[in-house]
Amino acid sequence: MEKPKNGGIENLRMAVLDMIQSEGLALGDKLPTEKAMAERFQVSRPTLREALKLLERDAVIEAQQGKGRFIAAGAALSIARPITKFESVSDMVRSHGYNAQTTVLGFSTLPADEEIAVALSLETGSPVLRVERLRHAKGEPLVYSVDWIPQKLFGNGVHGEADWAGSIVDLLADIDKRPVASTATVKSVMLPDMVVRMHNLETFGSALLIEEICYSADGSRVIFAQDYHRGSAFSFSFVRK
Amino acid sequence: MEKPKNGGIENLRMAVLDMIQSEGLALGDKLPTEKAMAERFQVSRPTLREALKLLERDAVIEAQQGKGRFIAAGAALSIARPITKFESVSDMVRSHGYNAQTTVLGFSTLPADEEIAVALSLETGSPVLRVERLRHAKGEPLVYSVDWIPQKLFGNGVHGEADWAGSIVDLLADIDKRPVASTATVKSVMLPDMVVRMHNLETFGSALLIEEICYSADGSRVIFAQDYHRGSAFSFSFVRK
DNA sequence: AGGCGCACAGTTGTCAAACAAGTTGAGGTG
DNA sequence: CACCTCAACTTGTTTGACAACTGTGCGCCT
Repeated sequence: MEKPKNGGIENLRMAVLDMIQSEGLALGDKLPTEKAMAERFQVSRPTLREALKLLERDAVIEAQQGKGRFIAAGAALSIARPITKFESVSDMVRSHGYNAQTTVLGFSTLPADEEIAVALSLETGSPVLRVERLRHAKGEPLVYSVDWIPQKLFGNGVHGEADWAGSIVDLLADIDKRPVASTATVKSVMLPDMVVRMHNLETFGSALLIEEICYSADGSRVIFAQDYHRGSAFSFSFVRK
Repeated sequence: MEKPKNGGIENLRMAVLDMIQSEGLALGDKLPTEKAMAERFQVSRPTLREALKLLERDAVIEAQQGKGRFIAAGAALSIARPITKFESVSDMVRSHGYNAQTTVLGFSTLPADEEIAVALSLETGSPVLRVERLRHAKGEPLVYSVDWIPQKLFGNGVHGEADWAGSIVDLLADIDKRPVASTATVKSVMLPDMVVRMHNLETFGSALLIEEICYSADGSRVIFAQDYHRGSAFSFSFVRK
């Protein structure tokens, strides 16, 4: 008998997904009725419906009034990590099956130009940290990334020589500014010529560029990131509805 | 006094978005209480909460028990068309500001190979239609796409020489198989050499490849599509949370 | 016998009222 | 002035009910 344990619609949503998977329900199959599921998960129907509505939006299930709820197209894909789920680049690389290392190519403090200032909602010229890094595995480059972080986040604290080779997400978590969401754009580009020449990345090929502005729980913008994913190494999945 | 008019959580969700926009609420601002909004939109609290939960998932709003609901990071971006919203390539190109024409490069019926059969849930060797097209504007190529469609969808009907230069979505809508959702993967690639040579696409550059399996309302798979978007011409946005 | 219509049970969609849990601020008390 | 208490407010959840829609099976009429 499954139970969501702690409160929260999100756990309930997971519980339903688990049920779908463990019962081996396939596309078109009928789910138990709302009443049955509410009893099974020990919640009320309105609460259950909030969770089901989320699954509906992910195209995992589909409701037909008077008939029931049925497994829809997105069910198979919902197990994989969709691009719409926020996670650090480190986690993303790992989830693609790579055991990657990080090399810090550059680190500096400089005044924000127009683009960066707008993205981070700062005054043009405000000091920002710029971290340029490369993730690679077995000698092959995987992700070239540039991160900008407002310097004021570290205030008077000694950000000095933190381990920029580690996860920036963890660093920000330490000062209570862990990013939890982002607005992102994706496009296909070639790695900039200068970058290729300076860091010997001739083999990189076409890149999937994800530019994102990361927000912490309090709503402040904490990172502007440009991540160039090696085209031949990464693909991302999602549901469209 | 706004009203969702017809039933449906989706309209309610839109109504809340409209309210946010029309009242000019910005990041961090507090929304009216659930009670107030329920009265305003003439729905019950449980119903309203289903809509609010969807906005929460899109990172448009954020709930804090005991305090209220607040505008979150995704609000600004929720107005633009996210990549997660299903739409035809024609609509997508138009929404990027291009007035594009479509050229049919190839059209044939052939047996499904392994990959296509799996994607469309058919027997290997089943007859499928293959449509190869190029969208272009002002002489510049924008999207090179290949679509596979199970031939049995057109049954005994005369699919003969339909206007494949138009929207395939519309064609399928005519036979009650309009695609309404898809599962997609995105990656960055170079256009295949053969395609470049055969259709003079040397200027295409790196491409954003979206592969998607489209589903109709009844859950059947109706299209397997490979759309190569010219990297310099397209970018897509979305919210990660 | 066959076909038609209708009542009925089952399911999702919606609602109203209430309580539980967390937050905030005002007012009283030491 | 500092601290505590409590009431008011807000979101989270539950209960019970009714409305709208779908499919089925039974009885009735032809």
